[in-house]
Amino acid sequence: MSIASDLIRGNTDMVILAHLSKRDSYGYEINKMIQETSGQRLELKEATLYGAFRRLEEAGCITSYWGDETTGARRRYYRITPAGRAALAQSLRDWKEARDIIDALIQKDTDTDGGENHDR
Amino acid sequence: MSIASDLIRGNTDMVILAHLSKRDSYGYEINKMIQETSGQRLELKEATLYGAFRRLEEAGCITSYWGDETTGARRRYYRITPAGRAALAQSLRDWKEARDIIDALIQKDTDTDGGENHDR
DNA sequence: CACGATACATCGTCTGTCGATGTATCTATC
DNA sequence: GATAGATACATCGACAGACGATGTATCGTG
Repeated sequence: MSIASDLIRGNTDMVILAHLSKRDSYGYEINKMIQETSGQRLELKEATLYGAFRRLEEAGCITSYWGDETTGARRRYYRITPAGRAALAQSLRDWKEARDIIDALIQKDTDTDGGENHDR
Repeated sequence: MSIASDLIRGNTDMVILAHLSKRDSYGYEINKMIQETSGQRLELKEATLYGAFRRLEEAGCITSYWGDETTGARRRYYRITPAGRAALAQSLRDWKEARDIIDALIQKDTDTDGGENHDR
């Protein structure tokens, strides 16, 4: 967990929704996916993850149902709702705006580093 | 203040340090600079700002001194310390890493947004 | 049978942000 | 000379998100 949690804070919900926008999934799998995609540099703690699920479900962004596994531990699957997709779209816009503003704020004052750009 | 504060959370200190790495400054001016650079889209509240100053000073990242204004309201100036510059450099690395990880996490699931819905 | 991995869940604590509130000085307008 | 707005600093309590600790239960392997 080399990444400070506060840098992710506020983006947890977006990351989860982004994953669910592809397919239904469950907590443990989502967490593994995050770890893998981040090259083991980011790991959401379980308390964080399940707290986010509760929030998102209360907000009507996701619904949940129990999987029908006949073997292994039971799984609670989550499915994104239309409201969730709308929230995700808005979150993506907000994130990109915030990201660019922060980049602008640090770039304005930081030229000691060579100042390479990252624009995609 | 269209930008959610939680998206900036954890980056406040970095933004302040980045500004101070250029020259000594004081609270009000830093806040104005942030508003201007962000195109009025981001405004740190005063409670947030002065809380950050207290944190940074306690951590040895900045020192403060009263300006010698003979006119107008008094100003408390802040100066970045060597430790502050080191913290800034680390914060910049952390931010860029976190930024790219988040981008990777949302891109993986949103790039081919054709709208199909996998039902497991 | 012990142990690690899988899988879900909650509680209390910590930390950062903000609304509300307060102080004081300078400038402009009436 | 009264009033208002901008400048400038500061604190308090409330709130929300992240996390460490802890707990449950099942499965595969040695």
